[in-house]
Amino acid sequence: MVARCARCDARGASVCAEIADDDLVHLARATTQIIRMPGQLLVEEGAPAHDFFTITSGNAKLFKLLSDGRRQIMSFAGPGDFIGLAASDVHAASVEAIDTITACRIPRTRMHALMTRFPELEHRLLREAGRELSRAQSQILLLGRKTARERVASFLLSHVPPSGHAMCAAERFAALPMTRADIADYLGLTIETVSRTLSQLGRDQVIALDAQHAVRVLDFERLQTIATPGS
Amino acid sequence: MVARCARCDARGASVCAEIADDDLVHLARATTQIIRMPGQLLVEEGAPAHDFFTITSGNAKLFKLLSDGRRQIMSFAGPGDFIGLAASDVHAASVEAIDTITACRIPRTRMHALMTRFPELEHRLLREAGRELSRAQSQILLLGRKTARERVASFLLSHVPPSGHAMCAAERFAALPMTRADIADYLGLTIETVSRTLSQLGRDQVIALDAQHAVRVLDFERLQTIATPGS
DNA sequence: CGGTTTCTTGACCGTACTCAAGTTACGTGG
DNA sequence: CCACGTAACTTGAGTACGGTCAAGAAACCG
Repeated sequence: MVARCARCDARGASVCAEIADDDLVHLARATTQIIRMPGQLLVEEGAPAHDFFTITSGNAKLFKLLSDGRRQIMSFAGPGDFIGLAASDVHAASVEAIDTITACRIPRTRMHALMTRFPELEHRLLREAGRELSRAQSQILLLGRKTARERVASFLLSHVPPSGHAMCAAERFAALPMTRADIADYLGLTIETVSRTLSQLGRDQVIALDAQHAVRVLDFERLQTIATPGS
Repeated sequence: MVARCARCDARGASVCAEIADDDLVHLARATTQIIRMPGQLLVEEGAPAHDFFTITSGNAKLFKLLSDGRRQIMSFAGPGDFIGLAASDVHAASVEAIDTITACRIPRTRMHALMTRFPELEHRLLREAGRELSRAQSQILLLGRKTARERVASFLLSHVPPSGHAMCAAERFAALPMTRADIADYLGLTIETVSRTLSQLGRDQVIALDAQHAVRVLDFERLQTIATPGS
């Protein structure tokens, strides 16, 4: 059973990294593995927050709905991401599988026990929460004050993998596994505006639209200037 | 010195409530009191996050700026509110005094030590972070997907103190200590739109504008319907 | 009481949304 | 491997919601 955690690909990138190899048995005993197919829910907004989750493979989206169908995506989550911090007693957002995902479920009570036993785990969770909060505030700035063009540019930048050599800035790629609808619902725009804005950035030679889900950044600095106007 | 924490008005509402009376000396030793006049900064966005703060009196606003002057207010903070969670190594937002505020500063390292000694404190902080995150996600939904009218209604609702008797719903008051400019920057709107929307809600008999900073809710249920359309 | 700041209201404008048509990509079965 | 059907994306035309600019009223303060 320990082996499950020991050879988990996501462990290094996840909060589980705080548990030493020798203690993995405690982690493995507290968790159960679950699978969700594309479109299935992992968590439903408003449901009692009994469990935390760690995504071990695949990608998911966190979102909230208004009852007339308007949707706002809070964030995208991938391997190693911890889910369930945004809750007091009920989950603040729904979580839906984009592709097939595997995740580890851990009851809050078990997590609490683990944190008592391994204080480093709780420290890590607190740091994680701080980073999440910081990210959320950037998104609040984006949604409240940025134009469509600035939003799309910001989004592209956040999806360009950090390059080892900052100097060879010329060509970078951004993989966009999600659909235009997901991007729109993440940026508080419509599908049409996202599409138009990407096309415009293409015409301006800032990016190249190699394929629907693959963008090549031609002018990284200009993209930064567009994303964060002025500075 | 202990007395400072012992008779702190904000203690009951703050994370400090997790420290038992007998242990207050450890808390008092780690903290220093500071004062900020209206308009002064308590925290500057991007500055190294050396300290946490707890507001003991007065009100403050957390915000981020774009370099061309556009401002987005993240939240308002009052007595008992904990400041500094939204940071990894640097503060994610600036904090500015609205009226005169007093606050307790506690270095991160001292806080860390306290958490190790009083695990309940860390649990509380984690819960606090979860609630903050949940609030941030509601704001993301508001900014990304709600209309001006829905935003203003949501804002008013969140500023109506929870009534003891839910049934006597008829008349409730909302105090709005902040300016229209602050409301606008919080809701991702302009001053003019906030003003117009409040006037409109007044004409619709949903609220009554008693004074510039005092709103009386005439029709609570309708305000809820406007704030969360459909449901 | 005068000066300043805050707020309200009006007229006009522009960005992003809506509606609609057409195109491209993709999966399935023939 | 291609034909077909569906889903995803792009593009265009027209619209509307909220922003901008401007003037005037109300509140605040020394």
